[in-house]
Amino acid sequence: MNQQSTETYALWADFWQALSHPIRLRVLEALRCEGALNVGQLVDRLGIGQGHLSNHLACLKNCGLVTTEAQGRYVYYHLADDRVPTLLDVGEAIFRDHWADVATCAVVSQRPVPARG
Amino acid sequence: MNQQSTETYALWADFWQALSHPIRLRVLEALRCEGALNVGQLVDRLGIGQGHLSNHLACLKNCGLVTTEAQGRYVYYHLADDRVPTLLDVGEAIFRDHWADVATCAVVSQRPVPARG
DNA sequence: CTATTATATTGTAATATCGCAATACTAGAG
DNA sequence: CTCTAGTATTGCGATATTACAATATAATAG
Repeated sequence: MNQQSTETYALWADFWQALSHPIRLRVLEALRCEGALNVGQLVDRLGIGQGHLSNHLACLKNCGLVTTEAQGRYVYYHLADDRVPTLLDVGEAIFRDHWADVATCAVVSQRPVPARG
Repeated sequence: MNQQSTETYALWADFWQALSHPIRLRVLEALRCEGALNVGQLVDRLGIGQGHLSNHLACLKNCGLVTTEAQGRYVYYHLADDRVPTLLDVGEAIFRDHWADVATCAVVSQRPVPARG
């Protein structure tokens, strides 16, 4: 990915954004623990609205982090491949060493910093 | 990270968000290629305003992806450790297999999908 | 066919991020 | 001290994302 086009970096940023939401991370962890779950099962585990979850699932699927398998009326989601847990593990390792600093990160600029604690 | 608190997932999401911006990705790639660069050198390479870049650098630093070393009036940035290039490589590998789908991803819901092409 | 269940999509108000300009802070030279 | 160069922070309009409710689509049973 050395010195790619601005366009490519924009797409790559969109890919990472799939990981940048608590609900999407919880979906990935649930799938990692349980293997495969359909939408209704995920709604139960996460306790959020079905339509809302479905939007997040579409995002994860488009970004190649999960795949789906239709079984009758049910659609089962599972992690796309072994690289996904690897990605989560490496990210978590770095995060664990810096979670206190992340808490103070106004992501890019002026989010009123407290707001979280 | 199995079944952590909602609070923890929110912070973890903020960590991933550090990777979710074209400028921040370009900074990481530049540092990977060149080892260490100060702010002025990064301004030259990226062609963006100094204040704007500085905000992005603060984000990367808070999230543990880069560290800094002050030398006189200059502040040199470099990748935090070897896990960072690993993270970028794994993410890029997945991304490369799905970039066409990512392009159609309205991240979570209704971004007017074209807008990019 | 109709009714029912499972999942996906859309509209939009609330909220968060981005990009830029202006300004403040810090270290060194003289 | 003052001056200058390098870096960090702040304010705010523009834009993008999120959460929720409503609605649409798909598959199966009867």
